[in-house]
Amino acid sequence: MKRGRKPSIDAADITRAAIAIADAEGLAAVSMARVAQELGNATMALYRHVKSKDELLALMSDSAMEDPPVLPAGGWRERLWFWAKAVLEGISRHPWFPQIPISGPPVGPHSLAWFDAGLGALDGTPLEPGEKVGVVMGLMTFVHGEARLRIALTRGFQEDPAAFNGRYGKVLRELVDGKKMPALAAVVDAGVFDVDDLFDVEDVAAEFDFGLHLFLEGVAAHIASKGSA
Amino acid sequence: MKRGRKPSIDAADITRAAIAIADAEGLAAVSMARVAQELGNATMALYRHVKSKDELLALMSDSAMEDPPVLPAGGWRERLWFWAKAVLEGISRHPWFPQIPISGPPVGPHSLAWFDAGLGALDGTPLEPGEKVGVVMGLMTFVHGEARLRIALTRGFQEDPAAFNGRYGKVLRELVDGKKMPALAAVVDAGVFDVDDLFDVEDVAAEFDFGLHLFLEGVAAHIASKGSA
DNA sequence: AATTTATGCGTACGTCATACGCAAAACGCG
DNA sequence: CGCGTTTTGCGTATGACGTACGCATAAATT
Repeated sequence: MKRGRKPSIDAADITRAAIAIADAEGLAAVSMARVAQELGNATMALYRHVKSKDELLALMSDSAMEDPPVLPAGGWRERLWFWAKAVLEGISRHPWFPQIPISGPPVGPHSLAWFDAGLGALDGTPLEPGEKVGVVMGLMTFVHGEARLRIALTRGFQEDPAAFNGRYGKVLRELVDGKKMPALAAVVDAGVFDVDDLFDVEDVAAEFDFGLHLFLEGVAAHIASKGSA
Repeated sequence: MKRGRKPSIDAADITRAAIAIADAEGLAAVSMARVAQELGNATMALYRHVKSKDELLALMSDSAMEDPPVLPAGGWRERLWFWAKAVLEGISRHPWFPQIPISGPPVGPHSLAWFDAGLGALDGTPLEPGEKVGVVMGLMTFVHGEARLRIALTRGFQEDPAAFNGRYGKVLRELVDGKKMPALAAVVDAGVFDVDDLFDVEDVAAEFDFGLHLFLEGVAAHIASKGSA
């Protein structure tokens, strides 16, 4: 048997508790003291299992994305589309996820599992291994970025709906000088930002789908160009 | 004339000083006290010109991306490529940029100018206004995300080169179970991560270019499908 | 029971953002 | 020139935070 006092908690417990707090009250509410309190331990007890708060954040970051789903049968395109949507959904369940600073290349078990799932969606395509990695990494950063934006806007809208409803178009009309920014003025005048509710769930989802569509269209074009080479 | 004591500094001065500190020592070094010291004022003096630190961060965020370049003549593709590279370069000059939390839709003058420049690259294409916005926003989030990743990895590499040089491939070989993650194991075995220096400048740039290429390929395909519709 | 070895945690320190209230300066008016 | 008004400058104080340090405590070995 092992000597010494038995640990009352381990790093996984701490990570779980921290994630629960972040889900409920935001990442800012996650302090070492708060996490310890939630676990019924003293603040400094956590440092026996976690080197620093940064390390805790890294652990949270990996466990946040639970497990990737099993991809449906079908072509690479349907599978990659499904994968990207799953990534977005996974992040949406933990809106604090994009706030955590990137500490390095993916090494956590969950991150790697998602990476594998994305690569698996490209099985059967004529892409080189390096190209598959490029496609999945590129798509991943796109989805992460989109999620980050979406979460920030959603939060802003929830905090002050009046400031967002339809106002963005008006604000832009005031700010945008047609001489200096003709292209922007054109789309503003076309009414692109004049929806009743700019951050309507459907609108944001459509925006994401369009970007995803473009990216996959690009992958398809690249695959086609390989086939004919 | 205006009554009362003359302001010794204004919000722009504060923003400039904060950016200088962030450029030199990172965003973490930007505290209200530090900024005030740099300006020769007391800490609390800053609050006369800036409501809170969050507001200061928002100001920094907008002024970080100086002014967009004039796009070269040519087709939309060359122009958009140039634009995306310029965005990446602009961010690279202020590596702390992606760490600033998004506070809302773009309203700052610089952000809007970049937005306009991106839209301007699509002048002459048959895209609807809403589609142009989708393309530029999508590309923007892709570039931002890629920059974020790149900066984080570069920093990690600079701090501890030994831990990164060629090691990532080895680490993955140990971590990746071929049964559970066949697709990832395949690319690892193919040696994709076995470069001498994973974060060689050229490698990272090539990765970015490939993702950018895919996205633009997608835009081209979308435009082509419109033309034939 | 004594020793070893790991964990639990109370205390203390330095840093941070910022609320509050008064001091200091620059103006208009007499 | 002096007085009152108005605006900026800032000293002090508060509470929250991450975490270094060292001792108390409990479990297993001897």
